[in-house]
Amino acid sequence: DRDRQILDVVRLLREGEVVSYGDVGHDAGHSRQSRLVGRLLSTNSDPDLPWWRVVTASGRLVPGHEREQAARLRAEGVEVEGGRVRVARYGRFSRHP
DNA sequence: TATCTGACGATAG
DNA sequence: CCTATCGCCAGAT
Repeated sequence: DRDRQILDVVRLLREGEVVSYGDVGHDAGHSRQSRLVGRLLSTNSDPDLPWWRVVTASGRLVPGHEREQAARLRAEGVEVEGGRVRVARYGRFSRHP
């Protein structure tokens, strides 16, 4: 269903890849569902789901999870500064598409 | 059915 | 760059 499609898109994100909630919704075939994407991630219980690779459209980290998220992203080569993603290796925030 | 809420997004100032 | 607003849409109450 819809929820599964969205979570599957998140599962496909690879190391160093950072995209926005809106991107995930778009790629899953649900263009205006950024809020749904956020809700699914917030309630998700799968420990293997790479939720830290999803940020806001402006590169802001997830409210309330900045520390944890920044640590996970830096561990895979993503540059985080001032609570936002500067440069990712792949995806929406990469400087080398 | 009516309202409120929120891991959102775009835009104006 | 930041805040204020407004649009959006599914869930919860």
